[in-house]
Amino acid sequence: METTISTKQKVKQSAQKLFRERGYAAIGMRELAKAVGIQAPSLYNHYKSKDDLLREICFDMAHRFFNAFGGAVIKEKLFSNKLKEAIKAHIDVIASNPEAAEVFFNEWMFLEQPYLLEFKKMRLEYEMKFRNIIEKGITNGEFKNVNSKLAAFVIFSTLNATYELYSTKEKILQEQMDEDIAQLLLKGIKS
Amino acid sequence: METTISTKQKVKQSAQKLFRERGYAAIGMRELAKAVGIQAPSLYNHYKSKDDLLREICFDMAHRFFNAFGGAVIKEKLFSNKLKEAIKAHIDVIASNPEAAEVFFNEWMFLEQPYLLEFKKMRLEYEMKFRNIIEKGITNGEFKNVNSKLAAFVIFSTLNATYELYSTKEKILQEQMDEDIAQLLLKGIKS
DNA sequence: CCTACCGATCGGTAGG
DNA sequence: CCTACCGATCGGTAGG
Repeated sequence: METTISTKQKVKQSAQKLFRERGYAAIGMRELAKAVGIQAPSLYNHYKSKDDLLREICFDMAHRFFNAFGGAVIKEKLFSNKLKEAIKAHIDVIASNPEAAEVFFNEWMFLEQPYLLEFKKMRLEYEMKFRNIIEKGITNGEFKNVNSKLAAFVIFSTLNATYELYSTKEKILQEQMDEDIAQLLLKGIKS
Repeated sequence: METTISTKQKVKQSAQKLFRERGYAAIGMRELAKAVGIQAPSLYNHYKSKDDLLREICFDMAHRFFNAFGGAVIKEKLFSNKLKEAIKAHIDVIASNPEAAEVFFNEWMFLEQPYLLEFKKMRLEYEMKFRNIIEKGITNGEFKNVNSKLAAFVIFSTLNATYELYSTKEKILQEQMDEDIAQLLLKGIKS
């Protein structure tokens, strides 16, 4: 039993690493099996298919994002603070799972139906939570009268690329980074 | 002669479309050939290999970005204006070639050596041009004393995702968009 | 530009 | 968890 669970986890971790490095389509089940240390057919004792593996990685991450958002937003009253905390929470989820995050962002299109549709629905729902905060913040004057869709786009584009920052030589401190990115997005770079 | 050239262009355009939609690794030469309207082996009259095709798409785009940057920056004196114009020029290159741009951003890792190394070198060089403007703008007081690497990261993350905006139902006007994104990055959303 | 074809590899199954 | 194996498809070449 313990062995089974642990091998399954190893399969998932190896898949995250390989899918991230070279892409879902470019990784074969034989290569994945080799990384785990078993034969290819044995992988099917843990996952029904290659797609099944991808699905677990992607939906796991989706749930992490939703949970982190819920916890972050509830603590604040001002919309600008809600947005700031939601930004930090989002970055933290990525920082804690950089490999899975990269798969989530770059390989989701290989999901098969009906999961592809469900995935897109969840992403839109999550995006709308952010837009909602922005719009309420505009209404009560905390934010400028910006295009909320475009503002959400700028925020997500930035946040969803943060996994890149963990592989760089010029190391950036995590705590500082959260705050700096939030400040850049909220206040820009101009004096 | 005309036929030869036109078929080659058609191969490139079809490749851009298919690589963008489903990824370089997931597209076979037979599927590409079918989209062009020829047999798979005939593709090799135009490109030496699948990788050769990807290389042309990626390096074409690289040159477009460099050229656009040079033209934009030279027109301005203030660093904040240089940055703003460079941002707009970058967005315009993507807007004019959304399919090739998406391949450029998402499929470059399938380039083979030595081209992969050359590609990375060019990207870093381009990124440094932006950082340079930011740092000079900080020195002369046009910008806040931000982390220039992080500021460049926020800018590029946003710009390099703009191809997403052209497939959305909620249509955003191109001219307005350039300016709005530049403003959001320069001044943020906070009142 | 085509037909015919190569060896290699693909995701997955049968059966134990 | 394994060995043995399936039909399908891969990028690419030979030769015309």
